[in-house]
Amino acid sequence: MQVRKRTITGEARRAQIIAATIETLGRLGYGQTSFAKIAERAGLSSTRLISYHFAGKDELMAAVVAHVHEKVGRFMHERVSAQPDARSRLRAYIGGLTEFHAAHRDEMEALLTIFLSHPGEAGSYGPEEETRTLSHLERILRDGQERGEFRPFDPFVMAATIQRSLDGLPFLLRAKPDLDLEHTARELETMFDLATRAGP
Amino acid sequence: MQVRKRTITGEARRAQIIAATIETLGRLGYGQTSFAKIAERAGLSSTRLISYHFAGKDELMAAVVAHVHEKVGRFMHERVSAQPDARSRLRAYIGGLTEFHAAHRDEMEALLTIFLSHPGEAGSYGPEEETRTLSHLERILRDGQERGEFRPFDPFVMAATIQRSLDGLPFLLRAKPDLDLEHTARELETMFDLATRAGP
Amino acid sequence: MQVRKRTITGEARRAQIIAATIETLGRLGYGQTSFAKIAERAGLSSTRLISYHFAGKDELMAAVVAHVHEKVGRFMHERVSAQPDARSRLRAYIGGLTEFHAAHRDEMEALLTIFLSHPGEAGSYGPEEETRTLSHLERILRDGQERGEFRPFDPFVMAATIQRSLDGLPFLLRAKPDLDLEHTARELETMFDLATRAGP
Amino acid sequence: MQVRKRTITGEARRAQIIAATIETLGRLGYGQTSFAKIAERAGLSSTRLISYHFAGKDELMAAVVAHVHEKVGRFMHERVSAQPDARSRLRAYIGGLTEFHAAHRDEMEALLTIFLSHPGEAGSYGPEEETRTLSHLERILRDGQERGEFRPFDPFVMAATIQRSLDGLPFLLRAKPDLDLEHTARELETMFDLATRAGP
DNA sequence: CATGAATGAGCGTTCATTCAT
DNA sequence: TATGAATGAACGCTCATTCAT
Repeated sequence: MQVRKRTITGEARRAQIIAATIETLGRLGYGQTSFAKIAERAGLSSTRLISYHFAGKDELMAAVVAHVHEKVGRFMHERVSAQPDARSRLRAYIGGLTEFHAAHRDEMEALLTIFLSHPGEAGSYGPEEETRTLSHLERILRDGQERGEFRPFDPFVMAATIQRSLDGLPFLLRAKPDLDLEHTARELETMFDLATRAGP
Repeated sequence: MQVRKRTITGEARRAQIIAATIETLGRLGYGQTSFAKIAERAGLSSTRLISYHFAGKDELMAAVVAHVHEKVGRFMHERVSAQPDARSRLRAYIGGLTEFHAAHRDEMEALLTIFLSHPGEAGSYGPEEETRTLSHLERILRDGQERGEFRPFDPFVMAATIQRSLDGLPFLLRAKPDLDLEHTARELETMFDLATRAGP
Repeated sequence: MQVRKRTITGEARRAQIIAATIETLGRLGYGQTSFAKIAERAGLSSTRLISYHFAGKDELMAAVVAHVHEKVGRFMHERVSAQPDARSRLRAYIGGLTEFHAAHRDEMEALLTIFLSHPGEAGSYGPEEETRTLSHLERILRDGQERGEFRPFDPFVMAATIQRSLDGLPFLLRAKPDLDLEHTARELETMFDLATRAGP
Repeated sequence: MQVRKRTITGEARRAQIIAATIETLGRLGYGQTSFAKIAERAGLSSTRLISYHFAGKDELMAAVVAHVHEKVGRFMHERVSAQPDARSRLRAYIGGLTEFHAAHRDEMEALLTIFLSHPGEAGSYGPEEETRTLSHLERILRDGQERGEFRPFDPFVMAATIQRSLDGLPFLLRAKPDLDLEHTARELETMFDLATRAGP
């Protein structure tokens, strides 16, 4: 039923369902995440309640993406914008996102699994989303090149590589659940500092 | 399917089905790849033929993974083993795998989508596979460190990052279908050479 | 809905809902006419308002039928009762109803689709309604036979045939949307005049 | 699963399902005819068997329409083509179709309810079907006019009226289940003979 | 008078798989 | 070696309706 008035209890329900969806996605993956599984996890009497609050599966997933994006966006902005130069911003970006991954495994797993399960779709969280996310990093890199802090390289390829190394953290955590993420963050910071910085 | 004698026509059928599965995975993604879709693409009259030749969906996917792995493994071995030192081997690994991606998009997309759609599963192509694949790269990196060619870093994190940057190429291709992969390969080679090499 | 006091605003709401229902029925047909679709067309925030004003779908449909019947009944009475003899009354009936169809396509489509979608139901607008409507025409025909204006024929079958030819006008309009209804009325008048009149 | 090979047992199942569908449509109407109801009536273990043999609800309904059309078409052709002149052909058309209605109430009810429940649909059994069916009658009428057997009238309107009077027989049977259809046929024959024949 | 929230039942459809030749 | 037939479970979704303000 088209656009729905925003109400307090309604938003609470939506938030509850989104939370249960994130948990389910993080634990079972997109393919196994059905309305039934979500309802079970959320303790809802039937899947009907999900259909009531979200127009469909797509809208639910879009809501999850929006929710996590907003959260991570706010966190990252705080971290990155405080830095004085591009090299520090890149370091803050890598360190910050790794930290966020450590603190919000389910959210980031959910984001990943949704992202990965929607390949060629036009207006969805596919390539477009990819491009949008990359551009943030790309901006830092281009800025650093202009300021002479970074060596010449293809900012798109570099940004994609850095982003991929961070998006892929859930995989590392699957492979080594006890991985020290702080240590990993330092490794990544050093690695990409070496890969980007202007020669001596 | 119990243990079955390997026969010529049987192997041909299996190969045909595997090929159709790879195509379907590459074009539709794991979630949309059903026996019905595969049978349709392969021109089979019913899905029964798939069930007949493979014990189930999991075995089929495992067969796809094995098929592609064998192909890529053979190709990469040729490229890498010919190199005289670790630095060249790393460069060859990056360049070779990028080249293989360019030449076998469907296969690599299929591998990726299978890999990504099997999160926590115990004995499947999840973490285990991850570990096994990484170890190849890790070996190159550790070897280089021992030989003094590479600086000290965590070989696991570095290997994961490099591998992720290569596995992620299909995503880049979705975002920018006209991407110049040769250029990308050079960028990645340089980037990780700088990130790994021992100081002057 | 129990017995409810008739209030001004309540009646206005009912009228609004009935109008939206008629529009929906006329455009989508009975099968596609749900509370949700009606609410959407009426601009209501939820279907609850419909349930509030009508005991259920059946009462809503009955209200629609009553509404249209009353409208067409008033119109037809004016036309028919003014005629001096049975032959003229029959002609007026045919011409008048055709004219009404032309002027109120949605209403008549709605009536048709409700009527047709309720087969064997006991107390509904099925056979009973059929009988009641027919009897009007039948009365004209029997009267004409008694007055010697019409030849002997089965008034029930004749009435049903005439009524059907008029009820079926929406179908003709679907098949030929540009059909000239005035011309059609003349054709039907002549046709049934020939079919009913007493021999020379 | 696309086009399916025609097999003996498969065709038998299809026929069984079509028969059960006709029964269900005739007794419950289109709106109440679900796969579940059909499966129950046919004694099938699950609705899955219907989905197995028909691509979807639309294909099932189309199969029903085709089945009945073929049956009635064959019957009518026998009756009509044997007649020497247009007047006799019209009489045979009316009498034959009435007789067929009497002998196959469920089939004709099914046809009616499907026809009525698919209003604006493009390639379906809507207006197009309407046009096609009418043209048979129209041909008889036009032929009769050319031969001087019929008076001048609009063949389209006349054909529609006659067809409607016959299609509507199920409604008459609902209203008066004991209606004498032979008598009705004679009435209709006479009625339309008078309405169509050339003046003396 | 109005409405947001909730609900159980049912819809047509697709899934991977098994049965019986 | 191959295949048509059959199957139960689950899918996302819509239905008219009731509950509680």
